[in-house]
Amino acid sequence: MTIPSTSRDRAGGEPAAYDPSSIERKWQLRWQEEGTNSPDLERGERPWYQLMMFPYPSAEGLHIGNLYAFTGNDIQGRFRRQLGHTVFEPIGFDAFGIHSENFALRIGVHPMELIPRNIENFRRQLRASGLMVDWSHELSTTDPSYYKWTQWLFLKLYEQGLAYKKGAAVNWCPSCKTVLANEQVIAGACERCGTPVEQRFLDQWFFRITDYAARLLDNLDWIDWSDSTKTAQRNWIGKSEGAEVAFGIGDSGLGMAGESSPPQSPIPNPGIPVFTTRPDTIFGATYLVLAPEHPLVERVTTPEHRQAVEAYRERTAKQDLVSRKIGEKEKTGVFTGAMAVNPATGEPVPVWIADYVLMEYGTGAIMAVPGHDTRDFEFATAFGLPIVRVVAADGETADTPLGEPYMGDGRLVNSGRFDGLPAAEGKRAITAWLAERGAAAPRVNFRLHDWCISRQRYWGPPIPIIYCDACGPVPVPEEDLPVELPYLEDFRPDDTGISPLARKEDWYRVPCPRCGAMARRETDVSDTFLDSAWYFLRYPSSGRGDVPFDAGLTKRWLPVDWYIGGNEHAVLHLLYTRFITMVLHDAGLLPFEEPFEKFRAHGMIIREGAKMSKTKGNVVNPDEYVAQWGADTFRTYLMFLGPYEEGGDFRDSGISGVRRFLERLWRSALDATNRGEPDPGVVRKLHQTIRKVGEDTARLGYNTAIAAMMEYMNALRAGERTAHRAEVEPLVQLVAPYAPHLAEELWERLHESAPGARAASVLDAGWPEFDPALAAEDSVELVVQVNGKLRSRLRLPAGASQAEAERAALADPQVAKFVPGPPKKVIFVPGRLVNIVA
RNA sequence: GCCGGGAUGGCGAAAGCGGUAGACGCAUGAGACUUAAAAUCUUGUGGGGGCAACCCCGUGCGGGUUCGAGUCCCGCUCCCGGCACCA
Repeated sequence: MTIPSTSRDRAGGEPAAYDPSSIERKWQLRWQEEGTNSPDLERGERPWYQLMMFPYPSAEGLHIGNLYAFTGNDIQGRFRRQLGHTVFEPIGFDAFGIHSENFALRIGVHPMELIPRNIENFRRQLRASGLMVDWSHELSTTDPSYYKWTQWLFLKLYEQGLAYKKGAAVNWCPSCKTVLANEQVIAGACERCGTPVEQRFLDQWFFRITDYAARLLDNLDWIDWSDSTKTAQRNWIGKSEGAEVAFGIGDSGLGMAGESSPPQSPIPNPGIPVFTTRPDTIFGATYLVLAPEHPLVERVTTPEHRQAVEAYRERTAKQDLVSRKIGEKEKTGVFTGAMAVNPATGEPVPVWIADYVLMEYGTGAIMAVPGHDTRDFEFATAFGLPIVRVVAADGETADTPLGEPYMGDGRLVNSGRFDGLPAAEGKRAITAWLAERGAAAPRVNFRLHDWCISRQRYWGPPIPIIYCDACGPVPVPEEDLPVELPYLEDFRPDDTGISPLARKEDWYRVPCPRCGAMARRETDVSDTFLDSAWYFLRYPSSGRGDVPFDAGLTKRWLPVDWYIGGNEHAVLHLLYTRFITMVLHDAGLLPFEEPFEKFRAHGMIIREGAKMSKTKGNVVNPDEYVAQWGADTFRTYLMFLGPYEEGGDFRDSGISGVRRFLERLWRSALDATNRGEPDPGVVRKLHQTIRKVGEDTARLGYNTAIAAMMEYMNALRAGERTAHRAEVEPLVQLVAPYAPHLAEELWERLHESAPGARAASVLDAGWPEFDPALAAEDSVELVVQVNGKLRSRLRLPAGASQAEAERAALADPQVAKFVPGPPKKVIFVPGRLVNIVA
């Protein structure tokens, strides 16, 4: 094996061969020894916080997808550093959660042993890949010194009235006797045993993220995220504008059920309030549907229908949450016997219950307009309910039959005094008309639900609440944090459906912090998404025991300059993180309310056209590739596969090309001469390359940046010439973000003037200066078209005028033979083309 | 069903605003070096026709706008990702 650095035969013989393994080991060690990647967070100039989504440390080790994400992020960090920023690129481990817990259960190793082992393996792999990570700020969410502050965060939300407890449904497998996450329910059955899943009601903690729905939506207008991510968030928040409309309860004998209706209704006497986005269609509302669990159902149901209603409610309650929400199934429901009054028509309409109406959305009740809504149409058809047309498209009349629901635009019909109005206008007019009569109010609704953070599991931070018979729920005093997760030999969820922590009496029995009487800890733990909703705040201040995040460091380093991560987190993680940041901002703890000013999602790596999976056996193990090709080659190859934001197709056959490129660079740099002058043509290409690589790297166009460097390499070597040092040195700087070890080694060798003296890291060598004058071409190739068809090419001086270009074009016999007479018209695009319309 | 993103050579891909389609790389043909092979270097390679210079066709499909369309507009097909009865 070649020894790096000193092996160059200074007598002028063959330079040392490129040996990535020794070079990479050398530089990884050097970076560690010299703290190259640990910036001075207190004093560093022009701070740049380059953040990547931290990994879950799985037992399988670093996944190629992780490495793809981190490499792209690292390149950006290194690039910004070369541009003169002090770059902070931290990493940590998102090690709590059901994923780790299930894995630990499967292999029978306790997560408290498993996780540190996995983390150790991840560290090794991450170091080997040459990331510019500041290891001095590493964190793990499972560390009590971290989750102490996760619990503190819960208390802050609790103080602000943003954490509350309510009964909510969970998926329950009656055979395994355990709570299941939604993703463990496959087609309505338990993924492990196939038993149909039921729903159970448990008391759970929620965060009021819905209070922030409007702000979470509005801020999307100005933060610098890709449109697709913003759209995903907008859809998730799901703003709908419409009206809440009161349907009076008529013939049921219960009168207007004022006291039993939802208390927040904006309408004084709401009867049965419904939410609709189409108040314009109210004249076609021929029946109402309540969610089966709607509180009004009991009051409204008539005695003769009670039995059927009860049976239906029981049946839906048994259904699991997942399959109830999956559409495309037969509509079911029963009549309650009650009649309500349509406030627009004054007609009585029957009140039904059906599971296609969801209690969590709107008022849990709808007015059904079967003529203009697919689901209502299906239901009305199944149960023989009347279908009335109230919107007519051009060419249709009030009597045109409806073979299917019509959702398009049109004019109102069968709508009394509103007949003839365009539907959009009718929406405003009818809402105003109903509002005047106290039967409606404009209302905005969001799809977003409050965030359920309770998990009836073991592997998470215990929720810091103590229940006291006398005082009720009491928050754990801040000075008692962390509430440490105890070691539980058996942490398997059991048939009680409550957390395994409820089996450890000596842990959960504690005195009430308020009155001192014997009380009981909350035994649920919190959602992993809470751990990851604030980790970026902790990084700069990691190690501080007295505060979650230091005010000065936070002001200096946050918000994050650029966040890069996977699209799978485009919705939940990013939304929760934004929410938590807003809450802390409102509490006066943060000077900003958006955590990530710039976010981009990287694409996915597939292999030979197919998704990687263990069952297919086509998973790429990064270790093998790094060992065989070197980290620099592997990194550069990953980025060369395709556009970073779109992902790419990993093929073993493609790596060699990247390796060849690095080998050529190695040889050209070590052979470069100081004698003579650099070639002006090469220098021009160099400056064009400097511009392209800089621009492309800045916008994550890594694949084309690499292609541009390869192109320059080809120009550099054309005609087997020996490159001038001034031609090669800037290329070493350009390649440094991509192949950092190679760049360091070459930089050092190129600057080995004084024996023994160490050259500064290439990271601190800056980014080559782009000179437009040197990049300018003095002649251009003009394309000549006749009627838009390419006929010839001309080489003309760069500033050639239209007249000159036209004359030259017509003089060209290749062109002339397609132009019979004088041209009708000539289009000239300076520097690009002449098009003659003959 | 809805929302996003795609479809370009044998393959991965590239083409700021509509202006040379296929940069860069893989694979592959030929050649140089070599006793030979590997490595390296040179060179060809979208399809069809022609001895040639050249000509015709070509960016999923069908229309359109334009001097000019991979790019814009209308209507489809298929693939990938996400959401899923949200009134």
